Amino acid sequence: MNLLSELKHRFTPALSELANPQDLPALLAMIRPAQDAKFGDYQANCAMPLGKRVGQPPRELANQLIETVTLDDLAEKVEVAGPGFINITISDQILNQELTQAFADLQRLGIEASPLPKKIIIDFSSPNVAKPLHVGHIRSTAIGDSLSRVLRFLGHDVITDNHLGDWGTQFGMILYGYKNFSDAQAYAENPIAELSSIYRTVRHLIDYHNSVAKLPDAKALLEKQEQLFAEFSATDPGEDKALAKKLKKDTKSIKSKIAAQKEMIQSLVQTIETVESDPATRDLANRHPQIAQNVLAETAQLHAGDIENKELWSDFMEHGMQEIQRVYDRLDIKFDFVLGESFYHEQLSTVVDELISKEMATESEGALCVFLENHKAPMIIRKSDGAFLYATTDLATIKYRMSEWKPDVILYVVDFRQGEHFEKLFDVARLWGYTDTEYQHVKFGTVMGDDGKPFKTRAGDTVGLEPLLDEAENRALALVTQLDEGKPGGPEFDEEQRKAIAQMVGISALKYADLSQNRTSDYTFSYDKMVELKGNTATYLQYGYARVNGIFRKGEVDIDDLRENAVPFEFTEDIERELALKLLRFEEALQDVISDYRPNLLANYLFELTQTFFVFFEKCPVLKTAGSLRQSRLQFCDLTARTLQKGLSLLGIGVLQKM
RNA sequence: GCACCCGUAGCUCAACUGGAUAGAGCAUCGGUCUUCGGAACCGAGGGUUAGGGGUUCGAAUCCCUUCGGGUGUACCA
Repeated sequence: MNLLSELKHRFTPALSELANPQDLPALLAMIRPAQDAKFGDYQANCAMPLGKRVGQPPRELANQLIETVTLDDLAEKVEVAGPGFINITISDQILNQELTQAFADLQRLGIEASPLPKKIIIDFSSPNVAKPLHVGHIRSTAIGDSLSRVLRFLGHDVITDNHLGDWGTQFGMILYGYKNFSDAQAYAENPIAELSSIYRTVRHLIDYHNSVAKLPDAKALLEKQEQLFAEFSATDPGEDKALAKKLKKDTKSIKSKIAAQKEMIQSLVQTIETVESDPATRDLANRHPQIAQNVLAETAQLHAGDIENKELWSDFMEHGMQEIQRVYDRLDIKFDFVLGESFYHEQLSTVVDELISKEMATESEGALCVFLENHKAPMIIRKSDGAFLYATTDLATIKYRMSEWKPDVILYVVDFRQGEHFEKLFDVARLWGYTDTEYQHVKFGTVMGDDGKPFKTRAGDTVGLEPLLDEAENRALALVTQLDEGKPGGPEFDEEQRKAIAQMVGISALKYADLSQNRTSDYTFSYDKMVELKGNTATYLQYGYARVNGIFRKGEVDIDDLRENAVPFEFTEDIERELALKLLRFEEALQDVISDYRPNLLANYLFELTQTFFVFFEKCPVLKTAGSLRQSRLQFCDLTARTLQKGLSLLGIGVLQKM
């Protein structure tokens, strides 16, 4: 039994009589966990708005409600407080009953699977095969994976799909680079390193030529802006207040534009200098002036089915996928399907034809567009040169998923900057006739560095994901080693064990740092905080788990025995009751996670659970007590450990017996 | 220009989507300890929730406005 939903259930008849059916969900939502323990365990706040509607003092109405609603068997105290809050304290007997049930349920901890399972597709991670995974991928990957685990645990039919970038311009870049300046021997020896080096080189050359082309215009624009600024500064508004205000605003605006323009010019100059300062690269740049167009041509040839390019592509794909798979293995991430852009390639023209025949798509400025009510710019589904875009692929993907899986929900775990793209995509999908599916852009913010700007290496490149994992593990290893050597009884682990622990601790820390944050905000990345031993970190939670095991080890507790001989839980100290209530709230936390696709709510819950456990641990000796109290406390320990383990596993994080 | 997002303690973040006295963790200062493994626990200081106005029993949350920051904006993904 879920206490919260049971309470809502109890209130439903009484509330239905007082309010319109359409208001019922909102009123029921006002029954929630108490914000403060002194207000009891749960509170119902519906009397206040209802009193107003019915024309009755809220307190009076609240009293009337608690008369009508049957709570005697659940609550030991129901009070009306303040303007009309109904505060409910659950009876110890019910807590005990629920706890006992959770304790007895080894698989699900008393949590029932949803009676109305939905079919949910989660589209996440989606790296580009031609490029190494970078720091941004950790967010989509960790969040998407965690959501899939939670939804599955709650009984939903989840399909995870990794929509790889495996067909775009990036492959044209490698194709061109490979044909024109690859080192055959280097490729034979270490294809992945060579491919990534080729990609970087081509990227640099294209950026270089772009920058050279753009620089004069950029400078001219800056000059214009500075001229404008000078004009504004020289203008005297006199007595005209409106003019003065406008002038002030314009001056400010032009100032910020000048700053931005200067920054842009500086970055152009830097790009140019980077290439020109190295004679070899400079020479390469001079020999490939048309590189951008040529890359597009290679891409087009690949799409057109050119045999050589297709063979090279397959070869590159194999190596690129190996690289990506290695990272997924380290992160313990799996997908049900890996259907990338290339999978949909042959379906694109059909999609476009369909949209034309449905008269949704029209031609404008040579491009084929779908114009939408709420958007100025159309969604372009075919470029004027005839090529398709990722919007086209996304539409084909929706069509495929509909025919193949008929999902109730599709989640896209993607960077918030693509918000507008998804708004358009969902609009088009609905216009297209796919109206019975819920589409969600599960958006997340940017990973920032200490400087408040997107996280980059000192050289200004994006940070690769794999070096990040290495660093996390290395730092964890240093800490594990240091702490192990400082142990009172001497070191406990050999080198091998330390490494295994560091691996778990390091990767967990990285994932948790991300998952514990509200996904919609940008988050500031810090190695130091990530592997911090204390505070709200994966390590702290894992430590809590390890401490429970310490008790079992020290007491030579036979777990099977413990579970078979369950006794009623005893609440001799306040903290025991608090821990009981916290343990029973696991399901509420999971429901919160899926209601808005926010794993941080689970992370918060687990952190609070661990804190509560540590207080219990301080206040309530376990092994030093005897009889039923000892058994009860051991049960608390075991249930806490299992809840932690389950909860962490739903975040994609493992636990350790010793650390 | 237009659209969207954000601004909470020195720092990093919460706040169950309108509920009661805005909470954690770092950092700082002070305490617990011959420990069930101190990677722990307890306590203190620290806030006009960017500013102003409004809506109502009640606002960090909703509306308006000013300021500050970010992102996107017709053929990249």
